[in-house]
Amino acid sequence: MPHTYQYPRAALTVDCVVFGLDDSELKVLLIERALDPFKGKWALPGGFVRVDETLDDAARRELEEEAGLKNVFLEQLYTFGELKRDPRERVVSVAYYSLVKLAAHDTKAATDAADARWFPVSKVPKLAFDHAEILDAALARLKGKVRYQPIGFELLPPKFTLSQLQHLYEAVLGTELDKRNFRKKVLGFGLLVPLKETQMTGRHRPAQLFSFDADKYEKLKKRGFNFEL
Amino acid sequence: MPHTYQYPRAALTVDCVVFGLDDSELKVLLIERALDPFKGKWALPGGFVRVDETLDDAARRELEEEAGLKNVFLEQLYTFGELKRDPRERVVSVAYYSLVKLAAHDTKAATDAADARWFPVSKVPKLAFDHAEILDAALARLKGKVRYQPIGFELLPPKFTLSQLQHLYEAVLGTELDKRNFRKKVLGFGLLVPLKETQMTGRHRPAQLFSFDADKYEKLKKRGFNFEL
DNA sequence: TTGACATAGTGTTAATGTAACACTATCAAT
DNA sequence: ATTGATAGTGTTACATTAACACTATGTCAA
Repeated sequence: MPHTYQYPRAALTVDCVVFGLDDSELKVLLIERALDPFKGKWALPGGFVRVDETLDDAARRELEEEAGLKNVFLEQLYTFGELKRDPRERVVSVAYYSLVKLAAHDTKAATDAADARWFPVSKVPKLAFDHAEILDAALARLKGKVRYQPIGFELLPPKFTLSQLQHLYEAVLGTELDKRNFRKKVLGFGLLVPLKETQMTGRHRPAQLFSFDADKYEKLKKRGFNFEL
Repeated sequence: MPHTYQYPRAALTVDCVVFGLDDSELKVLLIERALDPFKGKWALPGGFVRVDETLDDAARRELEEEAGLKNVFLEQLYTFGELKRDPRERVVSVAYYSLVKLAAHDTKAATDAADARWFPVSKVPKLAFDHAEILDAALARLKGKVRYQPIGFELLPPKFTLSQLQHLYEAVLGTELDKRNFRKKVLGFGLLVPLKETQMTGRHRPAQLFSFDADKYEKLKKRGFNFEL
């Protein structure tokens, strides 16, 4: 007869830090809580993990239920397990984070939550629970990550210009980059294939369009290749 | 009345990947399971999290109960939440990792486990549950971490030679380093204070002893200083 | 005492990578 | 034809990294 553990258990939740880029500013997705505790306060989307779903699945499900977001690529961040995180009872939360393009996931309507909105990371309101701490951790991780992995390409349309790509990096890192150095570097990886088309956006010189060579990226990554920006 | 979550809950455990250095080789601490499932198999030390202890506390407690290790500095690694990790029931495990010096924590006697032993990382036996996967993740993280944080100093005695420090790094990274470049780099950080003493170990030239300036390290770290090796 | 051995300690150089810098090109609109 | 707006392009000084070999100082044994 298999032994099972019978003592009181902590509840398990997931929380998602979804960063959004709208070509200029880095934003975070927050929901307004519909229920107590912290009713009416802003918080990260998230909720309880079911016994028959993985953590990743739970995070994806909650994101869809509370903010209408689907097909988001989530990455695990950290697990928060302090005793008094939740005033109701002991709750351990596995935090996830992600970076999406805002145009595609425009301010979706909330379903479980009272409201869901994108806030510029520089202007987030006071958050429920320990969510401010989680957000800080996610931001630090994102900045670190973006420097050595070409995370940005998935956020852009299949065809994009180097300027778009650069703006994306600038928004995430919160700094300005030198155009020539940036182009030299990213082209040097050999992962961008120039297309025959150009993009005309307004009354100025059209820009060369590129696409991202995902296959080549996967191969190089397996060999431990280093894509440090 | 506060709402509490009443659905069936996953069990929460912690698992610890403790790496040990004995001046030459990198080892891992494993325990032999005393109970089913996987009775008699080798596994990472770990166990259930109690409702009234944090994750960090649980990891520390289990390490002491199962392997007699105390005062280990643990860092959270990743949380593993696949559905069939444990054949008994749904178990989510928060993994921790650490690096200790072996001399100080010599093969302690096990209490909860049948046995506890250090295995060279190149010779670990087949492990219970998904612990092989956890170990791989920890090893990758350790290698990444050691390159940009002076993690090694806590593992050495308060007074140590540069050769000792270099051997430590070589063992963790699994590569050889150039002596002169290594010395130049680590001394360049200004975190090592040369002592007036030397160390005499055998029939050869005595080596200069250093100590680690922890205060200075903390200050520089706060300013976002980069200690990349 | 002297020679063998074992580890400590020490600088230079070539190659590479990074960061700073300004001007020309091409389109649309007027 | 001029203006406005963004695209696109090289060079150089500087910093970092990687490769490389010899001398110094102690013990021990002959």
